[in-house]
Amino acid sequence: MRNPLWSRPTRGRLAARRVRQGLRAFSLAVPDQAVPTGNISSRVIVHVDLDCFYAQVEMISNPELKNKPLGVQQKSLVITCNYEARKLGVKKCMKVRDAKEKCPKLVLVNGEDLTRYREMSYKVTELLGEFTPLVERLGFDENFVDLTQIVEKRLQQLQSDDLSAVTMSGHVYNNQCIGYKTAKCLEALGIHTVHELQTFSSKILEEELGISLAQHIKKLSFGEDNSSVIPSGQPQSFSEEESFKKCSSEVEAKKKIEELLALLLHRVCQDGRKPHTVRLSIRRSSSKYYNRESRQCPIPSHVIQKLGTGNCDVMTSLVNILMKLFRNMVNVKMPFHLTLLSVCFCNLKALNRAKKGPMDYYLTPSSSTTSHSGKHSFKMKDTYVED
DNA sequence: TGGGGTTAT
DNA sequence: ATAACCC
Repeated sequence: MRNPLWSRPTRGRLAARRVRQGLRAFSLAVPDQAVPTGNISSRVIVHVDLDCFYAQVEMISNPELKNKPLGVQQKSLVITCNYEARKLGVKKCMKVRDAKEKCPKLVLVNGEDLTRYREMSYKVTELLGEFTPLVERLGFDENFVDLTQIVEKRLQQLQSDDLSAVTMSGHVYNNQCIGYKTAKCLEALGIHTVHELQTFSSKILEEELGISLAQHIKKLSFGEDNSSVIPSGQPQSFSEEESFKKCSSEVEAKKKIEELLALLLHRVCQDGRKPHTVRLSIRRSSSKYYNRESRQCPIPSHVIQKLGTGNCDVMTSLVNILMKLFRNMVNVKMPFHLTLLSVCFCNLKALNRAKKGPMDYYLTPSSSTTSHSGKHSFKMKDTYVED
């Protein structure tokens, strides 16, 4: 009972997602690898995954939509929808036609402008940030929150009282109980520890669980390591993109690029930092599946300096740069057919102070993220649970 | 499929 | 600097 770990029931896909992201998650107790250092041997990671986020945002801004089947539309797709619509058979990423057919009463709102979604998304992250700085974003609608220190603190407070009075909510993992669904399947195979899973025959595992799940949990068993929730902080890039049926002339492309750029400049103004790199991405109609090409280059320093000033020359300079990138990718002397254009600002840097002085120490962005580890910076290799 | 975003190479 | 992969 010493080191309980709390979590809501784990859904395998979440751990899987983190593994795919290279974040190296663990969902099983690992008695074999427990590190007997410190007084905590497990971590508490909560995965906050907002359902039909865009639809929720729309219903908040227009409550009349709440009781109607609602879909958020981008081009010819219903990218997400509320529960009402889901009940009536509408699915994510459904063609508008099919959705209308399934659900004639479906109300559609255009969700191609992500501004409000982005703002709400960061509000959610900020809210979670009030509990701990260890909040990691994944897309607009997911956050991973490391509550280990908070839980530990709480347990210490309770220890002096009566620990038996503590109500455990959700699943409790420790060395004695692996309450995990997959773990139960594994138990039947005689696999009780991660080590046993690691050394278990892949072939037999695949036969028993199916190749997909088998390979998946085999990977989990190696855990790779125990990297922590990495605070996302400010975004590292801004981009605006638009897809379309056809763009086949340079003039047309230029016009679209100008539109995207204008939106981007506005956003960069608000952020305060300055991008040092621009990137242009395209998708050609010939590309069968997900396929983009991009060209990027540094932004000239004189352009960077004028970036927040509302100077029109900035726009002109950047368009010229982007068109060079464009011609670098597309042979404009030959016929071409594009279905997407995207402009991205990245390599964001804080503003340079004109003069160096004693205050610069405080004004320079520092990588102070390690301070959160504090006294708990020892490795916590044991268990990783999430939801 | 949209309109984004980060990480790996 | 570009591709690959995430939602």
